[in-house]
Amino acid sequence: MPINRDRLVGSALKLAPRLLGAVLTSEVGGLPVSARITEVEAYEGEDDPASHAFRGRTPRTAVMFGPPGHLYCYFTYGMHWCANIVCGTDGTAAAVLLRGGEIVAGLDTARDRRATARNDSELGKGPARLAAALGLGALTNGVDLCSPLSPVRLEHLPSRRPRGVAAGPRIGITRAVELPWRFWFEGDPTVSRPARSG
DNA sequence: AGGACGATTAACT
DNA sequence: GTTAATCGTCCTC
Repeated sequence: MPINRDRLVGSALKLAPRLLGAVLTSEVGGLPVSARITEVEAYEGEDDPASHAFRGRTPRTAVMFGPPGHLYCYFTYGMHWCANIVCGTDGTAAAVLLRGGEIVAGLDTARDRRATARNDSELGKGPARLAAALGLGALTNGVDLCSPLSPVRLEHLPSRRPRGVAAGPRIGITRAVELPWRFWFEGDPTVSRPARSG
């Protein structure tokens, strides 16, 4: 059973660390794959200069402005897809980028989709890698994560903020670069990068 | 209509 | 550590 939608409503900054340890299950293409989320980033919307929603609603960002509990998938660098969980109330843009995950079911399918991975820790290590392992992309943009009928569902959201969580600046952005809005399980091999040294 | 740039990754030296 | 790959989106003429 997917989790209740009410548990995904609020600011991305508050939700992001609580998503660590949650399990996302995909059945795209009839092939089930599940990932335990190990790394995330918060994007707050129109007040966050680093957010896709900063310049307002566009066709691309429409899902971010829609109801919470849905998947926002976007295409970047001409070749990669990444996935977010929308958490703002309808009309408010806020979302949590999924940056890392441990594949806990459907390993054979994930290995097929991520043929360049040298070990299982790399299957979902990084936002585009995780999306690829789960089969997320154009066809899953906007899907409801809280419906039992959905091809992608969020399960097992921990009821309390987990232990062993580190925080630091978000990766790959050029604005609001210092805000410590990335959260990850310290020492987990499926996290894309360790904390910035220095 | 044109162009710069990206919430990245893999393959190099 | 550096750089090519590759194209949709959005800003600026």
